[in-house]
Amino acid sequence: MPVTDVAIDKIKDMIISGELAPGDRLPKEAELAQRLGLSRSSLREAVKALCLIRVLDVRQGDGTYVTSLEPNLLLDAMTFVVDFHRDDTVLDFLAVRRILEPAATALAALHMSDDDITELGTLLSELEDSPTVEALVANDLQFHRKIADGSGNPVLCSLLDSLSGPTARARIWRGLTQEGAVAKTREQHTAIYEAIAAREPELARSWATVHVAGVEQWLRNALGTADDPTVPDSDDGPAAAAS
Amino acid sequence: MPVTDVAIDKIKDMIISGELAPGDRLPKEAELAQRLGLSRSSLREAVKALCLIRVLDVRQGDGTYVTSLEPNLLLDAMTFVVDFHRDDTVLDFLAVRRILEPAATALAALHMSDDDITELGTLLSELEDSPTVEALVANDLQFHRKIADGSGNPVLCSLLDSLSGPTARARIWRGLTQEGAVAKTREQHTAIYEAIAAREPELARSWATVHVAGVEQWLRNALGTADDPTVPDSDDGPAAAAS
DNA sequence: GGAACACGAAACATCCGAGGTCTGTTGCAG
DNA sequence: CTGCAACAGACCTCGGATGTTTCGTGTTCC
Repeated sequence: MPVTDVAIDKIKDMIISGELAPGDRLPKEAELAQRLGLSRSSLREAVKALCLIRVLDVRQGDGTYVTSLEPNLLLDAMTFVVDFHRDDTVLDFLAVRRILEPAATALAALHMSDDDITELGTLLSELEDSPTVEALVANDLQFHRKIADGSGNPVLCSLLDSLSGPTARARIWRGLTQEGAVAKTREQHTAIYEAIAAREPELARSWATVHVAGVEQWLRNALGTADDPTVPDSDDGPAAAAS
Repeated sequence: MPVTDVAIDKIKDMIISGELAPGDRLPKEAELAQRLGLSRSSLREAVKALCLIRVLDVRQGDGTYVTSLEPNLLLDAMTFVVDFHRDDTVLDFLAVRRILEPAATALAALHMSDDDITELGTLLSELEDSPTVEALVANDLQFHRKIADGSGNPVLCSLLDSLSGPTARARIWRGLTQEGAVAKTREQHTAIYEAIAAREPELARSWATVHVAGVEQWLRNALGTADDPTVPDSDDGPAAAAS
């Protein structure tokens, strides 16, 4: 096994064993390299890899630190991974989301604070009457994020966040091609919000299921009938359009 | 932004755009480095990082290749991430698993082939009457893996695989401390198997829920009552003990 | 006395070039 | 045709030199 991989494992072990706690600073490059018995170049490769998955955080001129290691940070790295699956396996990701989203919505109906529910309602009303597709999708992402956050389970929240990325493109495409999708999305969001506000977990769960299943069903048909199942490129997404 | 991070994005884009297809070989280090406008050292850091999340695969003496990029490979990298959450957030991971596992089991009851169901039964009968805790957990992992695989959704399967890792330790601890856990696990596995064999998705789902919820409930109590909620160290795990 | 500024040490960022090791291939001998 | 050995290509590792950024300190000015 390459020395770099050994170093990755060693550092990983140092963290898991508690020798390095979240927020701790690592020894300087030269020192750590000597201690692990490899060159600085190789050590830097290991550090860079652990950096990509948000385990370490290097600050030039300061030092290298262990991140907070909170679930949202680490699972956030999964977004990077999910990015590689845009077209072919979108349906599989969506199917998983269809399992998690209703469960999260039901949990939110139980655990969300009254203040957060109020904010959720504000989010809905902030959307103008005839929004652009991009604005709608951006609002949609925020809406579902707040619900996932309200589930009280950070792991579930981060996971849903990661899964939402790839489906966002699908939604944009849908909004552009399917008549009435905007209005329907709006109705369903309102229904979900009202179910949560009424503290009705089962009703909330059902609406969430309907909501996600709608996207899934539409996408399944679109991919099944289209000759080219590739989602059209629109690299400057919602953020750019909204500004 | 550091040049290494830029390189990571560039390579990522090359793959997403289709310029580099799964299985393709990258240009040699020196060539790619010049093309991306950085030194070989920095490029190697980028490659190493992409290697950790299973996007690239370097073979000494041969070259650097793009992996198959299949969901199981990429999500497998999440296991690495999950490893950092052994103690404090196990319950959150388990809660997510409690959502996914029943759904996967129900899907398996619908989609699993007859042959696979037969193999599932064989797996159960292979376990001796009074297995060691380690053997039981190993068998348990295989059992659930086969069911997840039978759901027909590779993303779901890989996700469950990643989530099972951290709970395995909890199960071992449980097996060691809770009387009757071994027999109960066995009964529940048999029930799940029979429900799948009978093609009863709802029954299978319920049994799976009961199964996971049992572990969750026990762990919740254990963590709640114990002064020190840390799972005891037993670094030489099932694999070492089984050999 | 307090705040803004300037300086210097510390640490990471980047690059370069040399030697080592492994792998796949090629060519020769049996 | 098969098996072995030598070769070339590609990655692995190292160590040092130089540039950049940040933080802490001491000084100066208000």
